Amino acid sequence: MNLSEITNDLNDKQCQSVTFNNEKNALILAGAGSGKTRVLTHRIAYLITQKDIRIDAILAVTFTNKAATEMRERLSTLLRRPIQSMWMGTFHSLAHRLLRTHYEKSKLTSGFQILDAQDQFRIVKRLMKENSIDESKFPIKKVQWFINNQKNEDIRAQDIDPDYNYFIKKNLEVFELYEAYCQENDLIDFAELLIRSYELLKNNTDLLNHYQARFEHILVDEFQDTNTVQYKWIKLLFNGHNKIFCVGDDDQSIYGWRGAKIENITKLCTDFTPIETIRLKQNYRSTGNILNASNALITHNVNRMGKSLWTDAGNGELIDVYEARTETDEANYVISNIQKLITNGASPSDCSILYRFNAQSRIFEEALIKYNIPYIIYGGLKFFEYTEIKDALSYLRLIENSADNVAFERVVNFPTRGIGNVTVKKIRTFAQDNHTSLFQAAIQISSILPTRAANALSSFINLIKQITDDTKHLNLSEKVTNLLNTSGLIMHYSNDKIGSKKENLKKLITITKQYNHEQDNKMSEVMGFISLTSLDSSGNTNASINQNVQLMTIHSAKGLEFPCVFLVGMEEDLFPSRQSKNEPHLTDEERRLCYVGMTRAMKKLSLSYAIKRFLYGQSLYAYPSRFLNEIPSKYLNKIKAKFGATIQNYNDDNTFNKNITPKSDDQISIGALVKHAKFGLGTVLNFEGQGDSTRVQIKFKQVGTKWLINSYANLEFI
DNA sequence: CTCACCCCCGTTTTT
DNA sequence: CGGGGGTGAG
Repeated sequence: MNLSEITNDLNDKQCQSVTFNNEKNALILAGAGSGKTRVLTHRIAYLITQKDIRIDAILAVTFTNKAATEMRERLSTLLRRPIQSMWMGTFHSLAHRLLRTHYEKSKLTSGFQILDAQDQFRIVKRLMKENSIDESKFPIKKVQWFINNQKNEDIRAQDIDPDYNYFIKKNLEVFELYEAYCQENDLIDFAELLIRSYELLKNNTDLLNHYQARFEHILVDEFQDTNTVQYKWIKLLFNGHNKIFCVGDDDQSIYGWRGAKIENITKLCTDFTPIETIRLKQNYRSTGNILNASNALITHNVNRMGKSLWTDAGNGELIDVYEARTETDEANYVISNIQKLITNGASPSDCSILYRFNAQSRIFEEALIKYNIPYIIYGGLKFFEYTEIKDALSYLRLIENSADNVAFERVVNFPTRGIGNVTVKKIRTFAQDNHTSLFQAAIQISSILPTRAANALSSFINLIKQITDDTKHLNLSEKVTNLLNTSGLIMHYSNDKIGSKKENLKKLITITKQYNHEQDNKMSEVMGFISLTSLDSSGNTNASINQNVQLMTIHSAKGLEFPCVFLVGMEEDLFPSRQSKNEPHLTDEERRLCYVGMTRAMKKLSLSYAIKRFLYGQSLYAYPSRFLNEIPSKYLNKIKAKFGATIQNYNDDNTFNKNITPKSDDQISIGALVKHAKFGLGTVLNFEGQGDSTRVQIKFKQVGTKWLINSYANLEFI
């Protein structure tokens, strides 16, 4: 492969980054839409084909599985060969790989399990209960947060001073209990994956030397999102001979609340010398107005590394800013505009609605249903986090490893089989006293239980033994199929009214069929699959967006782009959120979030806010977001809902915006009052077409909103 | 053990 | 407002 194939369609700066001098480290400050993934993949291709770097000598780190998969695919296409063996993945999956390979040196057994946030929560909760720590004074979520935060900062329980204050003392108490429990049960949570693999390298010089020598090139994506341990991990692997190539954008750091350290990106410049910084400032995504408005907004932040994006794409349309009366008005505005875009030929999937937090989606969902526009809402639970899926996986885990106590706890009485809390407590105590697993304890304790409990318990034990024996020689998907039936899970979920749970279990079987196990990683097929479900909980086989309007939080929109973006809820106390507004560094992060949201848009951007919003069971008045004032008016097209100057006069039935859709016919006009023989009185919301085929959308007082053909409807215009 | 009711609380969540 | 979890009766 020759150089031109790699640099062909790159601009000067991208090309400079890709073919960067092999003898230095690099920090690529890549603005939104400047082609950062492309630079990263082409850089790797360049190293392999032009510098004869072996695939094994490259370590590439991303933050999401999606990004890793995408990069792997792109690179494989570019090189025209598979790159399976390459160390390319998320921090967590790479850390996991290290721990699996060197589990003895990490004080683990080969069967250690990954604990997800839910499992972690359950354990913390139980430990607090058992040790009478008052949940009302120390909410479980907060304690869990405390523990993870410490670990993300590379702080172990023994590093904390118990006498610092009462709060620390109590949190530390749980922290220690939790750590002991995890060590005892071979459990690793997400933060532990990172800190433990970091300690593994730190405490084993020979290992460290090996990996330092092996990884001649280390490439990191989204560097602004690294936390303290991740930074230290990278720094540890750097020995001065190998080269670091980092891509990031300080303006898009939106995970500070989770431990990400935006300053890592500046620390990089002093810790990894010699280093050169290259700025990618040409944006290939958005129109001039969108980009300039975003640039103007972000200049209100302090301590930026500084970079102003430009485009040669022309100004495009102005950004609409809509002042709605209420959240309903806002939703109607947004959805009617989407309707209009679709009528003009856009696909629903070209449109996205972005909001600050998930609860805001509902009102838009209702409006989309009303307009009969297909949509998809991202967020909430991931596939492998559904209860029914976790139940099934717990059976799988228990069958693979009878010592898996977390799995045992979950399914011992599910589906219910008469094993109550009392019995489970006895099993726990027995297991603890005899240093054995819950499953072994259950076997041994049977004889000293009341008959009913003993019978119930032995039927469970037999069930597990039976599935284990029956499926011993079966492959993964056959195992899962068998266990779903034998355990009674399928039966149990057959009663599910909506039926989606049973569907999900079937989908699980499909996913297990598609799972292709890599032999090289020392795990059994089942173990490999279980690890995958923890590390990539999306369960996406081939997530197709189809023809749906996309609704999601701004956080989950990072890295995506859409022709049309509706950024909603632009109100003080909502965005920026109430808890951020008085803390400058938090407000800055909110502003970056707003910047991320705006720069998702390619052609059309609409910002909106409601003067009055119904939230948490009460109506509140709000001011427009400060961010709106930080965007110069010249980029904006300000629109207000008319119909009377005061809110009291406002009639929800007339929500529709005369001023926004200024079309009218001789006869029909938006907002007009009509009467229908059957449906009664209503208001015209919208209409399309001409003459006899004109379709009119009417919101009727009694029967809701309908589209009617004007020539058949016999409407009486009042 | 299970169901029903009541009370509480309410950002963002790549792993 | 509404979902989740905790509690107490059957």
